[in-house]
Amino acid sequence: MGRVLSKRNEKTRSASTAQESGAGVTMETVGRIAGVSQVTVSRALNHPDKVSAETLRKIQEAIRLTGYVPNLTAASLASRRTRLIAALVPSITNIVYSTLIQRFVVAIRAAGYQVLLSETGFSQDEEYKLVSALLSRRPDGVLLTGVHHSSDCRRALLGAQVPTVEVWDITETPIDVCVGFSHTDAGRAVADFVRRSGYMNTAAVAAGDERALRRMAVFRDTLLEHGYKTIPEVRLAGAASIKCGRESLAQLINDGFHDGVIFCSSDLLAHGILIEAQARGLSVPDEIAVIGFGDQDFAAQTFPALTTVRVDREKLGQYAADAMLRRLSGEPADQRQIDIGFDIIVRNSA
Amino acid sequence: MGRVLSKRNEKTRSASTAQESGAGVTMETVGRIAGVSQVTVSRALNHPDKVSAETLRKIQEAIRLTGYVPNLTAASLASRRTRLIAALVPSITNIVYSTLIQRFVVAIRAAGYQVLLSETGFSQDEEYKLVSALLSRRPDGVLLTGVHHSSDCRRALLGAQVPTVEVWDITETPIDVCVGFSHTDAGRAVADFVRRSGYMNTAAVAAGDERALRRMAVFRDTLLEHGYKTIPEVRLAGAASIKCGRESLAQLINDGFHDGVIFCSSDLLAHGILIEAQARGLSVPDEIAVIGFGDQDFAAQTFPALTTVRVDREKLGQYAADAMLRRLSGEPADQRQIDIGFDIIVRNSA
DNA sequence: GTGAAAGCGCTAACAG
DNA sequence: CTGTTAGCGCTTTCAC
Repeated sequence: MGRVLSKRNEKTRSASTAQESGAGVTMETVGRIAGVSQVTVSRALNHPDKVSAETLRKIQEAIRLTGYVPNLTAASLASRRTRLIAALVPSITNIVYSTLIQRFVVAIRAAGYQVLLSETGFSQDEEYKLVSALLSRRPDGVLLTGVHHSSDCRRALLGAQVPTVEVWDITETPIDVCVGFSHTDAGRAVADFVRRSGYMNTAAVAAGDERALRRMAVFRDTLLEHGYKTIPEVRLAGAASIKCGRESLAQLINDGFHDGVIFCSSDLLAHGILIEAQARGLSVPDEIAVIGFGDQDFAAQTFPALTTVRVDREKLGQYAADAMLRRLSGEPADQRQIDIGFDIIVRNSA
Repeated sequence: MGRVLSKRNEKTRSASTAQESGAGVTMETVGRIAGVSQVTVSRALNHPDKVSAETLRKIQEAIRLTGYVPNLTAASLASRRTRLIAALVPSITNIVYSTLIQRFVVAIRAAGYQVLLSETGFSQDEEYKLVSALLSRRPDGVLLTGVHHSSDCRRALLGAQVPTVEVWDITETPIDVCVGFSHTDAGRAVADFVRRSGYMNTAAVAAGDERALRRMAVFRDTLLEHGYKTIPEVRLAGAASIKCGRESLAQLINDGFHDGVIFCSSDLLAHGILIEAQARGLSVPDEIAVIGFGDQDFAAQTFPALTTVRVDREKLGQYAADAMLRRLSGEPADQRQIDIGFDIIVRNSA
């Protein structure tokens, strides 16, 4: 088994002879110690079944001895697969997105991929910048939030020919595949619930993401169609919070709103309204009724418990991962639109 | 400017002639179109000041034309710098960690690095597995939560000789640098506050992370030293939540606790206790007083507003990023321990 | 089952 | 200012 070492090997040899610990150890080093070539080490790691048991043992021993850590950067370059999935969410501090991501990551990691997570801050501009930057890492797939992106962003993704999954919303024209639910349907469903429940006064509070505004618009239009009079709206810039919720109720009351139901774009906002109502000694749902959105963990725990719209975020994460994995394994995107629906959960706040 | 194309170039040429859009375009392609060599394209991108204005223009034009996207995988391999920072947090859905990360990421990105975020689920084992996997990506730096890690984990990090910053806690013996505050001091400070406020009955509720338990233990021991009798404790497995908080109060009351103050390991738990007290018609802070931990956004918004321990998570994230950047730029870790302290914020719940 | 050769796309000296 | 040369550490044929 005469081994011919190239100049490169020579260099590696002297370096590793000097210090054989962790950093600087390559497959070459491991191979030399195990008495095999570098390629065989690569095989032992990637296709252990194609290496004899004895060789495998020697290699594992050498790896242990040297503290060898594979270099995925080199592997990625050579194989043209990074095993990296880029994921973009509007905000990582918003639990609504992070639970989805959590589920997504678990499923994706199980398949041997790592997730490169970034937040767009609800900005399409920022989203595009991130996509550009991330594509430089040559991710094997991209996860996007929502179906509204800048045309530059769409073009970049299409040009990169990278499997792309859009979550949280559905559209007839996804970049690749989308998994979500219809925000239009959701707004209408809440309006119908409000009508059936016999509320005559209604108001809406929405934090400024596009999907929330769409729900609110449909909610309003549906009620107007059914003869409701003006429906006061509060639109919040930035992220939703309990504080915003409290302030919104204060504002609505100030504007003369009373004895009605308020549809919020998130449970957090609804919770804030509940707290403000409590602070003002208003009884819920008799004087002020509240409907949230999302059915977060705490929704069943507030007092009174929150009536809200449940979106199964875990399911969303899982389905998104499934869709991604399907695309990653080369399956064509036959089903380009996956609707996971939503449910109105009636508790005690409305 | 006679250009000699190697076999490799030949191949690239034919490929790109066939389809000049986005994927498959390399610096070689761009260079050929701009009439310069591949290296010059590299320079134009990395050191534009070392390239003539005219050449730069031609290259930019070629980049636009081809939709060239740099390949950072190749750049990383060649330069031995990935511009990737690995960050490990116990949970991404816990806002306490995500706000810190948010700040950290902003500062780190501004310096041209990307963050590879993973969650350990509060498990040292999982942490080690992640560190192993992540080191394969050759991150330029690693951010860890807490200062307690498995010895394997420590060894791997030390062996990889990668700048490491530990946040949320401090110790005399960090892997590299640590940024945080003393949980021991915090537990003692709350105990002192409770004594000074004249509460005679106290209890503690903690979710099961090691730091929370440490705070609770010191809180209890300090009070015992000062003649307090037994202090009921509730230890929760898993993540803290409003639900856990509600259940904890129910359990404490069930065990005979009344007319005293409860120290919680998180604001979420405290909020749950507030809600449960409300549901039971117990007045806060007269019948049940509550102290939280963290001073999250909603702490000032609960009713009554929560007395809690403020930890400046944004500062933590910023300082962690600063420390990381300092190490990244090769500065020695002269100050290995950075204490950002904490404050007790007295509101109305205790 | 194992090895040699040829890159992956880029950066890092070193010339000129 | 620009080009040549030599890798970075690994995977991928293709032989044997």
